[in-house]
Amino acid sequence: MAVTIKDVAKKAGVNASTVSRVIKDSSEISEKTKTKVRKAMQDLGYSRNAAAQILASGKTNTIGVIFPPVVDKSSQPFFMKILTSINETARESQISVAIATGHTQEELKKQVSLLYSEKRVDGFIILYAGKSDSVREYLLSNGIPFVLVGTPTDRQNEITHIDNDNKLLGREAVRHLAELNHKNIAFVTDTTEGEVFEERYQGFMEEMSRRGLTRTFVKFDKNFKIVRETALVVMDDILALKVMEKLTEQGFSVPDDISVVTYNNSVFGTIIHPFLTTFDINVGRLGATAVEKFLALLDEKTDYHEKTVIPFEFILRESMKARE
Amino acid sequence: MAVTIKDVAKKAGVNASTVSRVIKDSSEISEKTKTKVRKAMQDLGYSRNAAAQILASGKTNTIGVIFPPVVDKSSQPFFMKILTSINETARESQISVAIATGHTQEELKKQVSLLYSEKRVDGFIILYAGKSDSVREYLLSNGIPFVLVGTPTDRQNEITHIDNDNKLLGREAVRHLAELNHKNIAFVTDTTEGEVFEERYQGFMEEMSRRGLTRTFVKFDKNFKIVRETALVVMDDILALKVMEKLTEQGFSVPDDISVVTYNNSVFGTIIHPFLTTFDINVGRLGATAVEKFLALLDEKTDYHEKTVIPFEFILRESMKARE
DNA sequence: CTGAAAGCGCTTACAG
DNA sequence: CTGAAAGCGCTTACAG
Repeated sequence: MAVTIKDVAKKAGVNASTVSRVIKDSSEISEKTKTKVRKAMQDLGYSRNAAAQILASGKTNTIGVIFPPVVDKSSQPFFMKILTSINETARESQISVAIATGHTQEELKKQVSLLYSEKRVDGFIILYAGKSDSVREYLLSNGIPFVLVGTPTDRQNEITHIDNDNKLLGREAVRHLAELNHKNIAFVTDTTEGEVFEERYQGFMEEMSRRGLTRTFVKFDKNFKIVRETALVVMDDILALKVMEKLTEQGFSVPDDISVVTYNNSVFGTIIHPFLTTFDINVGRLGATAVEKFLALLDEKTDYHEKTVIPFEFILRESMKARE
Repeated sequence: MAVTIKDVAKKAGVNASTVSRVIKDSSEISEKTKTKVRKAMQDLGYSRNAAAQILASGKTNTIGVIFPPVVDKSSQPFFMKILTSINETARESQISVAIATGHTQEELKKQVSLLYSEKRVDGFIILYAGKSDSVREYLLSNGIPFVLVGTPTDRQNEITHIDNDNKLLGREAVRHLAELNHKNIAFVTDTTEGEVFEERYQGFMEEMSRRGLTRTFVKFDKNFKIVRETALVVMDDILALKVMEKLTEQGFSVPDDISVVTYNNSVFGTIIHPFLTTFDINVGRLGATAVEKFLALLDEKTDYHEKTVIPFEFILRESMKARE
């Protein structure tokens, strides 16, 4: 039925092993033979059989992508965006993508170990960091290759990871506001967990004190209230929408009374006015780089683990304004 | 290195073919032998080799999931949600998931045909409908098995598909509003394309005229304006947020002056107040059923193509109110 | 530069 | 109910 390497070999008048070598473009084969074989593949409409190739070579050419073990978290646009970018980058190198999802770390771990033990994947890209994660520990202790998108705080030196510079992101928000003459700025968050918060907040603090400005920390909840601030740095776009709602209720206008700068540049930033001034964290590059680094890791079989910092971009929109 | 069927066979004192039969729980094998073999598998920590199994059996036990050929569309929470549900349902039947993404129909088609010709998947689940789609036509004309989530208007009888009853969704929105004494209702949309719009609108129209109410159709744009309406049925949650912004600008209050009912029950419905009264379209069941129907299709090898209608749920929140 | 052969780890008629 | 054998479609030392 399906045409195989043998059919091609016969048609081209060579041995199957030669066809196999042409497929991987081996430098051992003469150009003349390559041309001949390629023509035969064309004529016959040959496609390789992935399973046979995997079985014979021991390489799956597939990456497992691990989503965070929380349902609503993974419905954020970030995850679909990065999955798309991972898939597209992988495809360029003839690599497929498998996915691992689950509601708990245990469930995830089980799925991850199955994917690997059944030899469906060569390794993984983890799409979340978090203080401690049993999936990550599992991979680490079993010597299974993986890279991580985010910053695994307690394991930075042992895990190849890709992230934005969240501290710089914190500083930059301050810089932009300070240059517009804001002196009284609060950092607003609804969670104090995770390295993303920690780093952005730390950057915020450093830059504020470097400039001698008055800083406040505000945890967002029902009692959210602004006192003397003229600008807010908000942890993410969704939270920014909620913050702005509260501000409006309290009679403040954004950006006339209060400027808001936020992070992630998701779709939430451009639904209602004022559109959000935000930082684009370049999810596309985050995903593409994760794939590249993973492939390099596989190749080199080394224990060398670097961090790659993906640049961000400031997106100036309506929620920020200079203070007279 | 990895333990194989042979190792298990030796340990259990049987032939490899027997182990293979135990793995698929063949009824030919005696319980006694099964127990013995299973113990050996346990002791040795056996995992099947997916590639070998695929190669020998000709079945990949993998479903390809096809995302719509538009970037921003696929970043909607719907897609990640349904992917998760598909993956989880598939896993219960030992099925894996591969994904196909692309920016254009051509790109998608290429990827889809590659997945199939390399025998990486047994078939596909398409996550979008649309008037005409070359990917769908490609699968159809090549006899490649697939099911579709949505309603392929011009091919309903030839494609197994899973959808909500969008017409009923249109009628139900009217019913809820009418029962709260609203008589003047508009249907608001930002697109007039797609069967989702068409059906919801048709249901809206039918129920309105059945009740003898005054209906309006409003295309949402910069000039969006309400005249005598007391209630709006809005195509989706995101649009509802934009609509409410405009209403606020024009001095209307939701729900005191105007009630809003919308669709999809995405995260967008509970970010800012008033939280949206909306219909949950049950994405989890949509995905799970797609998997089930696909598997049935594979088994039966029939040309019988049914539609499965997934029930929805009314989510009463703050944007709707009775009219005195 | 190319061929012949063994092998990857399963499944599945065929026999008994 | 179980075994022996062929075969799935590739890859890769080994030889020449």
